[in-house]
Amino acid sequence: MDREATLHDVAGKVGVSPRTVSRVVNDEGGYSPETRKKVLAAIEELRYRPNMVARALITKRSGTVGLVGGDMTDPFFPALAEGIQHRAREAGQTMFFASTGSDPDRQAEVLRSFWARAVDGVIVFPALDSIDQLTDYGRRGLPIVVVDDLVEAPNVACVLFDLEEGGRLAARHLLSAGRRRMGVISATVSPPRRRHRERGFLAALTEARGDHLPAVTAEADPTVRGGEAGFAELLSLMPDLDGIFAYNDLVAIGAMRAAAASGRRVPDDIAVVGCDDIEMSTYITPALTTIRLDRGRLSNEAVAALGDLIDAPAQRRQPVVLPVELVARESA
Amino acid sequence: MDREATLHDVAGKVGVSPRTVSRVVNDEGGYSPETRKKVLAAIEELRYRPNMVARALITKRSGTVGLVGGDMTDPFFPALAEGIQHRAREAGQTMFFASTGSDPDRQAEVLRSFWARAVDGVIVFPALDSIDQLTDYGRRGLPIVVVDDLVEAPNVACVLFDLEEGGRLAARHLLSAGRRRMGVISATVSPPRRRHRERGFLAALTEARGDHLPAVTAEADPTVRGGEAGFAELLSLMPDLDGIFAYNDLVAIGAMRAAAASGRRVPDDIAVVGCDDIEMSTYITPALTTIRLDRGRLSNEAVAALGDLIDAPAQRRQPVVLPVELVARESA
DNA sequence: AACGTTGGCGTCAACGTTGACGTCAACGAT
DNA sequence: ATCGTTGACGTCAACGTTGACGCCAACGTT
Repeated sequence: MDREATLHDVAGKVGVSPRTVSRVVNDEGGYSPETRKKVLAAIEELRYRPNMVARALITKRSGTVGLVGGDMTDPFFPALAEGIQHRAREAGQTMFFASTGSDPDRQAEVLRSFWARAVDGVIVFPALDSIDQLTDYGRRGLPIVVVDDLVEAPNVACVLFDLEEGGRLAARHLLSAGRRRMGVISATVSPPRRRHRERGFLAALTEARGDHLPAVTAEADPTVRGGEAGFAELLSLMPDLDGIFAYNDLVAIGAMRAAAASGRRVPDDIAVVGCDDIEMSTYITPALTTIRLDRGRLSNEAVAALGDLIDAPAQRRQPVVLPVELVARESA
Repeated sequence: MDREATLHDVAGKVGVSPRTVSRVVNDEGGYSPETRKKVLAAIEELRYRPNMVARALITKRSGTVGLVGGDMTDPFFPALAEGIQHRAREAGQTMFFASTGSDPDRQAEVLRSFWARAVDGVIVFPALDSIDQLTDYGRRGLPIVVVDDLVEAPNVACVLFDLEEGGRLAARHLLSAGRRRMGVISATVSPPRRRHRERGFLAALTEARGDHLPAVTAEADPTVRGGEAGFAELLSLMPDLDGIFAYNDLVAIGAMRAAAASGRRVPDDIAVVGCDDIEMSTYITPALTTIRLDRGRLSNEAVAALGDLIDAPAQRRQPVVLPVELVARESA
């Protein structure tokens, strides 16, 4: 449990100045091959590791990125976080993680904490009504990648799925299966300005049939339980409902459970389309028809965008919009 | 995008020394109430936030903890990570996260990175054959909480579930349901020394019936796909299998899918018991009978143990063993 | 009146790096 | 012979904070 070796120790051992050791460590050049070899040997022997804290203090770069998520227990999230941490690690970055429960106050706290720890940038799944917060940090110089929302500000880039298209795909699929009495279950944590999937869905309905097609809407938590409640709400608005587009797969699963509990068969009596394509969706019965969001792709794009932002803060960037596809399984 | 305010700036504004401001910030005492008030006002006005990096450099305490997991996409993990990050945040700590895929080299890399960043401690789901690595870091002074394994070393505490009891519960449940021809699916990522659930299961079988009861074992990845493969392997060893105890719920789900695909009914022809009790297990059909591991409890205990270790490194600690229970649903 | 104690500060150095700049010898060009 | 250039270092300060210690006035004690 003896003290960690420092540049100074290595320098002493080799008989050069710490500055030279630092040059070798950082591949800066400005030393002879022999010196380099001796320094490397001493580093090995003393098991020297650069102290990132000291380095961060002076360079203002900590080699860390923050991931600010809503809730890790949403099964959509882990694969994403895994992908992001993977990519970040490849880039030599270590990842901070914190979740906010979509609460802007908690998000503020998290960002403060990350900022005080000199993260090089953050990837954020924004909490409700927190855009000002994000633009503020962007202006103060923090590179931010916002997922699933559009924010215009310095140092802010956006990556999102084309959920409006997702909604359209869902609508067309249900229509082509002969469904005419539709319900949509939205999420309470998703503010109106972010309801692209709902907009797309409704728009496609109107497009196809004029505005004669009835459609009802419910709001619920983005969970299985929420889906059950949402189904009940839809049913009370339209008892002969025959098609549902759910905010995400968990909600869809909840809706299917509630449908089964009420004696209705899926997809015979009611067809259900989800969104996300989480693993579970293939394992339940009936297997869920859903809008697939490619999480690996999102991870890559988010990390890449953050890298760009960190390396060249000045440039303006276009939002990255990722395509979606419908995966037809059994539920619709 | 002007520079962040520092102790110096605040001090200048109030007309005291930075040291005094520091005292106020840290509630050290040694200042008059009026000074305190003025300093606080200046802090507010300048939006001063202590620079954790500088603080960490001198105090050797960064206010961060690391979480080293195997794989976040294992559905058992997220709730745990969420719980841990929640608790850590309550204690004013920020969480680093990295996953290793159970690869000791990646784990080594992760620990190096955390160590260089001066984490105050780590919670580790150990990779295969990585005990030496962990004891080494423990000796070098890093507080470590090891989950699900027993490691004796300075600065290392252990938290685990009573999986041997879990195995026994599963065995008794299957026996009492009249099953006699049993199979166990183990995980490749779980080394022999950590196979408590299998030991408990087999022990309970022998106990109940002497060693007349046949039982076969397969090994697989701890995933749904692995469960499917494991089922096939078991079946090739014992075609008239009627009871399965799976490494975890994902494996159990895989086994059930393979069973269904082979025309067998669950639980009529084959009963399946899983382990973990992930959310999905209640949503699939048939709902999975499983050994429930209380993840919230594990999070709490792990964070608490780490806190103890950080505050009082000297003390020896007993491993914390958490109870498990069997949840009987439809699959067995 | 002299003395210790206490409260309320300030000073200085240190934590381990790196940025900016300086030095000095060797070398090639003129 | 002189000069500029280059390579290979070293020196010093700074990053923002806290630990160790020092100082001085006010106060109570003897």
